[in-house]
Amino acid sequence: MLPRDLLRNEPDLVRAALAARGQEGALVDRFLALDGERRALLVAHEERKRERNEASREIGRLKAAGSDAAAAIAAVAALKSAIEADEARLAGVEEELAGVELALPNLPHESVPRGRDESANRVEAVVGDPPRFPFRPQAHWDLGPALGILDFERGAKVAGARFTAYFGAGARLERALVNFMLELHTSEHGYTEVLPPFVVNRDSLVGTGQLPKFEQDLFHLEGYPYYLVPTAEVPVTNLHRDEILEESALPVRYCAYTPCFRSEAGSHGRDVRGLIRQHQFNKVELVHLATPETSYDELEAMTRHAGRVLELLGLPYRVVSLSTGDLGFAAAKTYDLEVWLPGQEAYREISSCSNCGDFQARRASLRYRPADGGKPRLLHSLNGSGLAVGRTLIAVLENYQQEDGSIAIPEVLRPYLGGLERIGPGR
RNA sequence: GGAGACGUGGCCGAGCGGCUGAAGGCGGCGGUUUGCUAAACCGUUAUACGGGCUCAAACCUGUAUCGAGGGUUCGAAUCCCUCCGUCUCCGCCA
Repeated sequence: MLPRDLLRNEPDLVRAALAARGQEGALVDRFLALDGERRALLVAHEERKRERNEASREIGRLKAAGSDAAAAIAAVAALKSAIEADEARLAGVEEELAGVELALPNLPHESVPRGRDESANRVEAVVGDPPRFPFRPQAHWDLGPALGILDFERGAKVAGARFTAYFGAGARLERALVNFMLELHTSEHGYTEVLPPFVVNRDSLVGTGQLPKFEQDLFHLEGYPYYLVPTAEVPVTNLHRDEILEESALPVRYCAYTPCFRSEAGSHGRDVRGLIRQHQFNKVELVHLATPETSYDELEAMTRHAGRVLELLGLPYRVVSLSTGDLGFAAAKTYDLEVWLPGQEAYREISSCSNCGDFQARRASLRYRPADGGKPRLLHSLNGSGLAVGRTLIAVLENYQQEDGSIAIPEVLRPYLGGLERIGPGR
């Protein structure tokens, strides 16, 4: 959500920010109308309630004194019905207002490159060189099945399209990557590991911004008020929903492994081969909660922490600052990490690190008490992949493939695989 | 799944349907006293949304909030209903 004061006082600024995202400003006008209506109703309504409260106190006094209060009670009847009518109107306006507020996306940070789509994204850094192969490198969807470690057909059989079964060294490699990432972030980067629920309720999804707008992207458990997590960002960021943290406890830095479940509605036909776009994938997520003064430093730190995973794995990548038109709903600024995939001869997203500013904090009521003891202030929340595990496995397979179709295991992963140095045919 | 108990402020804990935003205690903050520390004493101590004043804040004021949502009532922390959560016992279960 955006601050109401900002919408009231600087609507043009918000319209301009929406335009930079490629959106119309109609919601701003709707907000202004509803907000004005709400305040007018509220003033009248609260005045009537004040009168009623006063009258009720008087009735109490009369009764206590043993007098007859019947006349006084009769006099309040009109007030009572007016209050009930007000309440209904006010509830209607507030419901619609909440809908508008929850539908407005975050404002892009001033440092974000302006542009209508990903073509305006800015490459901030390129790390490592794409490997040169003395043979034609294969894609992971050929390498994996040939080695017997990825089975797309059987994944589809037991669940459906966009589900995959891992076998043998493939399953072990995925697990090794999860452990390697968690170990790096907890032991070297100072994160606190969290193992959250893999399902969440509606309040949590509203808190981080997936609801009410993006219901169609989620898997909902029929008959239960639960959704499968689309990312650990949801349960982890909501851990401190409706809380006030002490400033001395900041910044909070959590890392969490979870599977992620996404319906991928609207992406039919895109990335249909291989592991790139699955309904279920594993991810190690990073979440920071910080003061407004430090959140952009935190974003740089988080992005470095995610990049460090790729560096230690020896995978070439680049850092991209998303343009205003490519930014996610809740993000004020986002860096994508894109890993080089030889099978596609392209950089593909493997991490997305965002500072959401106070946008999620306002929805989820994430606050902190300043060290000087002043009023609670909204936190800034950040989240980033550190990293998407399935896509990391793709990158390892494709970048470390040998001419015979086997896979060399990156040095840093070998301790997690019992010293395994290479994945050859035969699982 | 069956039976029962309970959800009050940062914490503990009172609260006959009316003057209870809520006693008391602890903790926190400010102060007095005091070689220092401690103790004692005095005061203070929620949040949200509006209105007034203001450049803004402070401040003044209203409404709401005693798990959540409905209901009864002139009036609900107190009565009724539903839901959520916690605890105990039985059953089942990894």
